[in-house]
Amino acid sequence: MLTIKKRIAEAILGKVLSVAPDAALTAEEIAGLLEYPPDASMGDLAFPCFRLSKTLRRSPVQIAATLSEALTDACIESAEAVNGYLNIRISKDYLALAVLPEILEKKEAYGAPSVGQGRMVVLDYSSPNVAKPFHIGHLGTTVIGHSLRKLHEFAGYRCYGINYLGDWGTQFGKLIVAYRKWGSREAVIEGGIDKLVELYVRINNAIKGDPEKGIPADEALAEESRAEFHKLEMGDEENLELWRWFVSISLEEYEKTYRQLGITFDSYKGESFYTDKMPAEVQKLRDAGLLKIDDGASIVDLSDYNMPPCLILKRDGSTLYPTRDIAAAVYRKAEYGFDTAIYVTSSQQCLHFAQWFKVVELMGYDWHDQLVHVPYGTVSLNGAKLATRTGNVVLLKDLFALAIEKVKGIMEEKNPDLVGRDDVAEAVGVGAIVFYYLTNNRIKDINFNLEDALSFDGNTGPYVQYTYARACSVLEKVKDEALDGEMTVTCEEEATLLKVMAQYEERVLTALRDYEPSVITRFILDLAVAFNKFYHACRIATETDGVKRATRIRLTEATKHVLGSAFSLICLRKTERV
RNA sequence: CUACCCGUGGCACAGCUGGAUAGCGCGUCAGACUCCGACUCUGAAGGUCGAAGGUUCGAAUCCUUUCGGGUAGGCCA
Repeated sequence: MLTIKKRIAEAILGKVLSVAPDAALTAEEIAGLLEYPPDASMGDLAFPCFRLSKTLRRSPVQIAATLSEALTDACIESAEAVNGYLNIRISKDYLALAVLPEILEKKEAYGAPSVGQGRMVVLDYSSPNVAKPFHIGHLGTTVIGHSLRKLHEFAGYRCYGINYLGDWGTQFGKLIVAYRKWGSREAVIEGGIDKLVELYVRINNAIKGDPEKGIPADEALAEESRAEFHKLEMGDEENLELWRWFVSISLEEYEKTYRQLGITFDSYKGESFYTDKMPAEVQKLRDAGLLKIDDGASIVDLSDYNMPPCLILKRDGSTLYPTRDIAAAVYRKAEYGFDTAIYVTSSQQCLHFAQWFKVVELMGYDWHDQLVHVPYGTVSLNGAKLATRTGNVVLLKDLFALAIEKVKGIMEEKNPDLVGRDDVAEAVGVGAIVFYYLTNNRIKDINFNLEDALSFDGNTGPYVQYTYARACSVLEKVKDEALDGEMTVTCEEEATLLKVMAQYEERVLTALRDYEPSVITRFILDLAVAFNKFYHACRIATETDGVKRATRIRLTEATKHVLGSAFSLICLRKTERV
């Protein structure tokens, strides 16, 4: 559609210049003004003439009327002036002879913008905390992050995905103490991450105590944990070994989930990796005179920027969250030379990112404006906050298992002869969850309703995957046939389907601009709807007219390419059969 | 208290670089299988976009105020 808009813009510009030779207007500006009419019956594209009325000193109605006269281009079927709008209808021949062949030629590369050529982007996402449960609260960063990665790759960016594991901090002191006190090698080997989580929860409860039950807080246990973490920091071999073991157990578990989602990372450098890189940045801050001692802690005052101060060092001199993020950013800039660094985290961390981004700027790093925080809304479960303590939490692996089970149940009933059923059930089950999550704007809080997430009716993952399978099924029937070489678009459903596909690149660019995967999800829905309407209105494989049949089969093939391409942008697996 | 985010039909959401009768899904009601996979398709009812001002030829979209909900705010991450 970008090509079409450009052609129409040039035709309009030519017209404008013929009446007003001195009009300061470019084809790009006109293309930017072109919009989609609210109702398809008005046309495919509209040019509002209101803004031109000032420079041309004529009424919009007159301008539209003038422009509509003999506006010609290969892609224009008709141009009609209505209430100050120039409504343009795209030529069916152009759709059949230019758009469709382009999709068939480029296949899944169709619609790929080239804005990322020669550019590099680092994405920081997923980043679970070791030995803490990997639950549906982590779905956002994981799925949005990976989708942004795919979008950038599609646009030609070189990408580097980092899983910034929460693998350092006093929680490991706690875990080590708990392990020695209540755990055992055998129990952890058998129970895996669940056992680690259990130990972690247990020691936290012991430290906090329970006033209601009259159990006092255990300060000694807290002190012991701090001491063990201190030993770990000092390089105590025994503790280090335990730590490595805990990390690897957790990673193994996470990778199972990542595999189901088809997600891989280029790096698992976690917080621990940056511990020795912080002192240099702290020194730099000190040298620049940015550090201020306040109540014993070292802070960077940000009151000039209407923000609370950013804490760099605790009273005891140890580092904090922002310190590590700054050091990590400096390292990544030097190591990867990114043009953009994207951080996908919950919107609860907005202030934190705004603060340390500002500190990086104050430190004089000229790449501070290449740092981008992509926040997403808070996830609650069935209306209540997620909380490990109250048990209102669903692990990602359990959620996926639930969805897969449900799909299997349906398949047993509807398609019992399907080969590779387990694999397909996983693709559809996991896909349902991913699609449900990525349907809405990322910034909105989401109440994760299990019933809705596992619903397969309407705008859902199974609906679009079913549509994909249906297209594949038609193509399977005709795969070895020679088709008529001619193509012609004869009905509205065919034309609409092509017009939707022609919008793909624009939608990809919007998704990139806004860091918003849901733009792609919505596009997939639009395309699935258009294809299903086409499918019902037109015979495809059973059509007797040779040219029509060839066109429709190719239309189906094109849909398969574009749908498949868009699926991969939102971590949705392609299902040839369902 | 301060800052940021959200507030669109019964429910859950699109649309928000201002533009023509505000869209989709679920649910409700009424239809379509001698037809390539009915997890599909067609149609109906239902909202004036939290509220009030303002800017504009034109506002769900921009500005101000206000109400409701959420999040964050020094030694956790």
